[in-house]
Amino acid sequence: MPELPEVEVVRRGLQDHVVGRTVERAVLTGARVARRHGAGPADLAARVAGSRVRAVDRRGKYLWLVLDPPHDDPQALVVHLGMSGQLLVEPPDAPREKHLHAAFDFADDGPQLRFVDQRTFGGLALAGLAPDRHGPRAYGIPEPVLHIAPDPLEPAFDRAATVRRVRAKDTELKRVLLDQTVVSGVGNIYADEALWRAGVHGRRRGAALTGPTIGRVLDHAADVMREALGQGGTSFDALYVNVNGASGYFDRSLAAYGQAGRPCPRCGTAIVREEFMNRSSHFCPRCQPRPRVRRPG
DNA sequence: CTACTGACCTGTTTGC
DNA sequence: TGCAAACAGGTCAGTA
Repeated sequence: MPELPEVEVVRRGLQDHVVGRTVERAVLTGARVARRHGAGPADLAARVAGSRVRAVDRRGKYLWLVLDPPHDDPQALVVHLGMSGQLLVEPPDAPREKHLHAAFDFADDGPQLRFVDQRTFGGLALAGLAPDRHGPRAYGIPEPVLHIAPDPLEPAFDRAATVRRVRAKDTELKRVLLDQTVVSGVGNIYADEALWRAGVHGRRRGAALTGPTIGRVLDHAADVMREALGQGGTSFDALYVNVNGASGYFDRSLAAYGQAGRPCPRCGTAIVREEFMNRSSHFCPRCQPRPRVRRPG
């Protein structure tokens, strides 16, 4: 599932393959892929045509192409991969994918950029760029991304401020880690891994934890995502791939996520899976003791 | 305002 | 064998 490391792998691929090129034509299939673009898919396609790709930027799991339209200010083509979205760079005559939702042709007649998404939780939108309130940024932040907090791997990330925000939350720590307005880029996989590394149970409440403990969890989240990025990301199947269609290898390094019943790499106790927020949580019952007091609900 | 839930999707796996 | 249910989960609209 694309979380920060996987999205960053895609961003780097796009940086290598589309920056400096000019979009000649965009074809969007169906309305759903552009549901976050108010004016609809035809408008998006029309307004992208003729634009030069100046840069590819990212915050958390959001990715955007900074576009230079011929006679207008720069704008952003915002892409979210959702759970199963892929951005692929392929020859224009490559076979059409079953779940192809958008294709971008370039004026140089080189490889196409395609958006493929089996479940269509992801999508595309065109938006204006605004200054980032968290710090200087070359091209600013797209309006639909302004509510997303900095991720732990970017310079604007304020560790102390994030610790304070987590402590101010009257809710469980894992829920806060997944809240993209507090810290972005962390999804279910890296939340479980960070909590395991820190030896903290995700059901402990932010307000009940010490600042140093929360800081440790955040540091582990940054570490594990950095390591995953070094391995090309995590993937369990062909759903997550880089722009060339290749998978990452970090799934071989997971200690907790998806490891139910397997021994904890630190103490040997069997990893437990339980339902949390209508998803799965994985933890070591010995290294990550449950909170002793649980509130009702 | 905050905390929390359900809906959106579809291919694959599991269970009867 | 066949069908249904469970599962994967990021985001946001809507509710309390």
